[in-house]
Amino acid sequence: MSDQQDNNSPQDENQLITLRREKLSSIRENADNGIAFPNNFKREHYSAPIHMEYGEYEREWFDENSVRVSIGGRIMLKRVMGKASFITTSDTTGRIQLFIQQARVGEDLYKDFKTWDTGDIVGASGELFKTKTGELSIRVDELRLLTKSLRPLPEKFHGLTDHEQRYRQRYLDLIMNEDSRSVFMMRSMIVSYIRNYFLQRDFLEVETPMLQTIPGGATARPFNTHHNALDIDMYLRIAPELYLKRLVVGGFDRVFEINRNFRNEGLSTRHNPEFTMIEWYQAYATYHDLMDTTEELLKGVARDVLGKTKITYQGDTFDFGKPFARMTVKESILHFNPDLTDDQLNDKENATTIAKALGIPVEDYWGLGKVQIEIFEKTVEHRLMDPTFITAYPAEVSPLARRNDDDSFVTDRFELFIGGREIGNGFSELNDAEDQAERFQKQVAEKDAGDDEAMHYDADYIRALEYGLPPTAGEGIGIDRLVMLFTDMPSIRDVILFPHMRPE
RNA sequence: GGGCCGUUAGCUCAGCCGGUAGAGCAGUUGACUUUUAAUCAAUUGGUCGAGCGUUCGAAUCGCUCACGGCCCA
Repeated sequence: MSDQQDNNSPQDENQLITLRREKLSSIRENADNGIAFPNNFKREHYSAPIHMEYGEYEREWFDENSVRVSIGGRIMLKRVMGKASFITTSDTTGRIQLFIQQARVGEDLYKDFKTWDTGDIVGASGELFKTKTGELSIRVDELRLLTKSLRPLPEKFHGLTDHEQRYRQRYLDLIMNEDSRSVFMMRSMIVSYIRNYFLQRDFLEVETPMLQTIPGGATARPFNTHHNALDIDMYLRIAPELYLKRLVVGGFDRVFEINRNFRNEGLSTRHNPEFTMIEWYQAYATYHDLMDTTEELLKGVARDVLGKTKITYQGDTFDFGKPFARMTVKESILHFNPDLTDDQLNDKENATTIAKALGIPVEDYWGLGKVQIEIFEKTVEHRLMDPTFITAYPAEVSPLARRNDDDSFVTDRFELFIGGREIGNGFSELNDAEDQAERFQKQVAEKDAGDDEAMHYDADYIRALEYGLPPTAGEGIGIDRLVMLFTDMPSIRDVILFPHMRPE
C-alpha cells in the first residue's frame, strides 16, 4: 500500500459511505461465526448460459420442470415491496432477475435483505420461473450477502459517463458499462485469434527483454531507468525487433511475440506510453509473403471474431472482403497530389520546396527519403481508408530493412493503413551485416545532428548478423489500434484497461 | 506545445446578462407479494475543481493554476 495517498481520507467520506460502514459493522456483529465476508458460497451457474438454455421455454414449462440454479453476482437494481422484491444481479456473463419473497426466505432474512444496497455482492439459489411479463427469473429460497459494498454505484440509468472517471476507475466502468466490458472481451478474443493463427503455422511464441541496455528496433524516445546492482542505465524497450532477429540467427525460423512496448512520447487518442504489439519473423519469406499473411490474418479476425467483412469505424466503412490495395510510397503521393510529378519528388531541392510549402519543418540533415516520407505522412496517410499496403519506403527511413534489388534507394518494406491510421509495418530484413553496420553509423550521425529518436549502434546485433541471418521477413502490428478499429472505439484509452493519466 | 470545451450532491445534469443552490436517480423513513429506469408520500445530503481579483454582493464576470475531453502540432 502506498502511503502517499489516503483514499479513506475524511474528505472522501460522505453520508452514503458512512451509512454503509454502519451497516457493515452491524453485519460484523451479527454474522454467523463472526464472518462478515464469507467465502464458502458455491456458485454453480452464470446468468447468460441460464438465459440461453431456458430463455425460450413458456411460463407453463417451469410449473412442470424444476430447475435449480445457484448464482453469485452484484446487485444492480432493487425493486423492494412489502413482502416480495425483485433485484437484478450482474455477473461476468450478464444479468438475471431474482424474485425474493418473505414467505420463502423467512421474515428475518427478508428484513435484513431490505437493508442491502445496490453494489452488494450476493449469492442466491432457487428455481427458475417466468414472470407475468415473461422474464426468466430465479425464485430465491436461499440468499446470502457475500460482500458488503461501501461505496454507492453511479446512477442506474445513465451509468458512469465521465471519461476521466471511467479511465481512472476502470473497475467502476466495467461494473456499470456493458459496452466497456464487451470491448475488453473482444480484445481478448482478437489477441487469442492472432496467437492461434501463428501457433498453427508453426511459429514459436517467445519473450524477449523489456529492459534493454540499447533500446533498438524502432525510432522513438525510450523511458530511462537504472539497474542498481549492475549500476548501469537501462531502457524500457521501444521494440523487440533486434532480439527476435537474434533468435532467427539462432535457428528459430519462425518466432513471434505479443507484448508491451514503451515510448516516452506524448499521449493522445492514438498514443499510450505503453502499448501492445505483435511482432513476428519468418525465415525464407519476403515482405510479399508478409503482406499476404497480414491480409489473411486481418480478414480472418473480421470474419471469425466479428463475423463480418465490412467494418464500420466512427461512421466510415472499410471493406475487408476485397483484396487489400497495394501501392508504393511515391505512387500514393502522386495519386493524392495530382499536381506533383515524379521528377519533382526525386529531386531533393524540389521535394524540399514542396515539403516546406506544406508547412513541414525540414531539417538540414534530412535526405530526400525523409523529405518524401514527411510529404507522404502529411498528404496521404490520413486518406488511406480501406486497407492499403504502402510499399517501397526509402532506405533512409528504414534502417533495418533490406534494400530493393532494382532500386537501392528504397527498401523491401511496407506499412499497412486502415482508416487513415498506420496499423502494421513489415519488411524483408536487412541481413547484410556490413550494410547494417553502415546504417547504424548513419543513425548515430543523425543522433549527433540532433535527432534524439535516431537509433543507437548495437554491436552485438551486428555480431549476430555476422554469424548469418537467413533471408527473413518480419512485421509488427499494433494491437491497440487494431482493437480500436474492430471495436469502433475512438480513443486508444478505450481499449487499454488502465490507460495512463496524470495522477489525481 | 497551441486552440476550443468542460469541472455544481455518490451518479446524470439544470442554474451563468451577479442577489446567496436546484431536479432526477441513489440514500433515509413509511406504504406495497409479479416488479423491471417499479410506484406513492415525506425527507437528509453541497468548501458550485483551487486560488486571486472586480463588486455592497460571485456557481455566475476577469485572471492564474490543476485535472480532463476533443481538435491541431
